[in-house]
Amino acid sequence: MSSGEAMSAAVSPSAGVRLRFCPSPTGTPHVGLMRTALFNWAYARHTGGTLVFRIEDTDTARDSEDSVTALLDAMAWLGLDYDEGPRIGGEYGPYRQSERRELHLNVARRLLESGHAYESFSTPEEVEARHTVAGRDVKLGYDNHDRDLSDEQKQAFRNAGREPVLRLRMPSGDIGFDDLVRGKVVFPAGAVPDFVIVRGNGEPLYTLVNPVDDALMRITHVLRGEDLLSSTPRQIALYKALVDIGVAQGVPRFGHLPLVLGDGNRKLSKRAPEADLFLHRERGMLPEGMVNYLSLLGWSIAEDRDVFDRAELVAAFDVHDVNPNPARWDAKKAEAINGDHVRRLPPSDFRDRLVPYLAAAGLVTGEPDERQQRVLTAAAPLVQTRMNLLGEAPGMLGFLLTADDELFVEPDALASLKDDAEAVLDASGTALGAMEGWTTASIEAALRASLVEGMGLKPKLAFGPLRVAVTGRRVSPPLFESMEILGRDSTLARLTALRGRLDA
RNA sequence: GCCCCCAUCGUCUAGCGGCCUAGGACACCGCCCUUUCAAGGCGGCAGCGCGGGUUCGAAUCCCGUUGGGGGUACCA
Repeated sequence: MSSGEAMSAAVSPSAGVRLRFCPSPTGTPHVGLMRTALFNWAYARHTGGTLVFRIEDTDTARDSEDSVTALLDAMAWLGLDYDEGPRIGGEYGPYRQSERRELHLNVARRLLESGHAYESFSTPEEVEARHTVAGRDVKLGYDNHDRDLSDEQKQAFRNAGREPVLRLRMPSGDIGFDDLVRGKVVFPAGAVPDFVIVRGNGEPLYTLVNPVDDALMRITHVLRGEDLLSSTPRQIALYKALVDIGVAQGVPRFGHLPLVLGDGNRKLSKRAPEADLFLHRERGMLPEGMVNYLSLLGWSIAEDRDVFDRAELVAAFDVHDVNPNPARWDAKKAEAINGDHVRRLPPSDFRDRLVPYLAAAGLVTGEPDERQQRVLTAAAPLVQTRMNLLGEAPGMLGFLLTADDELFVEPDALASLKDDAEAVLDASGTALGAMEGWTTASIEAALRASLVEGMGLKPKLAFGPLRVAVTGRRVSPPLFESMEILGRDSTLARLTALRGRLDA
């Protein structure tokens, strides 16, 4: 898809970019998370750079192996391949954070030895008490009190049984950077206190480990959610320390992607159903549709177009074009975009993709038999313009994959029948039983002759009862085509069955 | 409280000083097509939060304001 020569025009300015996607494996993949993955992937592919996939599995309480599998599944489904990471390895492994502990501990030690980090013994209560005494707001956070503790003071704390945390010494000046999507961002000096990088029990924290791994993996561009924007000054400070001790070669560029909002202007909650990527898959979102819609959250490909494929995304995507304002998840639009992709599928491809959804509903076997295959091939084109979500297939095609005597006639379909239904059914049965051949065109001709011309009915009224008899519904795929697929015997049997119900 | 980010139709967005009586898409409403429903075609409704500047000229630049959001942990 992205052959070298096709991409080369866009590559040259930023060749050598290394991006990363580094989720922690907690729970089921969130659409916001996957949007972040998508943008990292798209930018990597656009620039001809490298996408590193790293699993941040250091929170043993919340992490699970199932979640790792789910993440891999999600990326594969969306078609987001990575160049370095778990399972495929790479030059800067291991790519599971839990296996990098020694590296982290080693960096922490060097940070302490070089003076960039220091041991801090203050408890939150003590910090608060000092704020109160000084008449400061207690919400100010850590007051950098332990920066210059003497060896004697530290020893005294240790003797009292205290375990120090390690804090990074924040530089004194303002910290600013040029955000890839927001431009210049400056945090005033003193806005960020010295933060903890290693716990009292010796466990390194995310605040240390994430930038250290980025540095070690030579990441050049960090594209992540806006929720991490305010942690950037801390990371930059840490990075500078890492450069100083020779762990990092430079500070990466940062780009903060707009948040994905749910209802009520809040970040789309992990528990919201529409946040669950796999739920969308179960409902019948196509990966093509999901990729397309996800990329529309904060980005656009052109002034007058919003349906495109993966290759077009890669060719056009640039972080600099990402819009900084938050985007709201719009289920209707997602489905509409998906519908466009449904319509774009080659008929046979569309038909094949229907199978899992029909199988889940018990309408076909996982490997459809010959008859089912025949029905699907004939029926798929009838419904391709009628669905946005593949999950609508069972409802639309069920009547074609159900035995005549098991056809469920919906109550409202039954209720829609008028007094002339019996006469229509009788006349249709006669006409269809007597006609030559069995094609959509001949069925239509026979029925029109009998009902429209013969009985003087309006087409709309004439075919209603037949639709109910054959499909069990008021709304269905085109009637004559459906009858052809079903065959004469089934069609007549269904007409007779409904006639029988009306008698009773 | 403090710090940071954001601000164009209901929603997603285009717009990066004159091409804007602001364009597209979703949703919604009509009409056409039509065996139902879709798809498709045509049309409609609807927006630059407010106040100051800068400029010959501002949706576009600056300041303020208001409103939203995020962060402020020995979570990630």
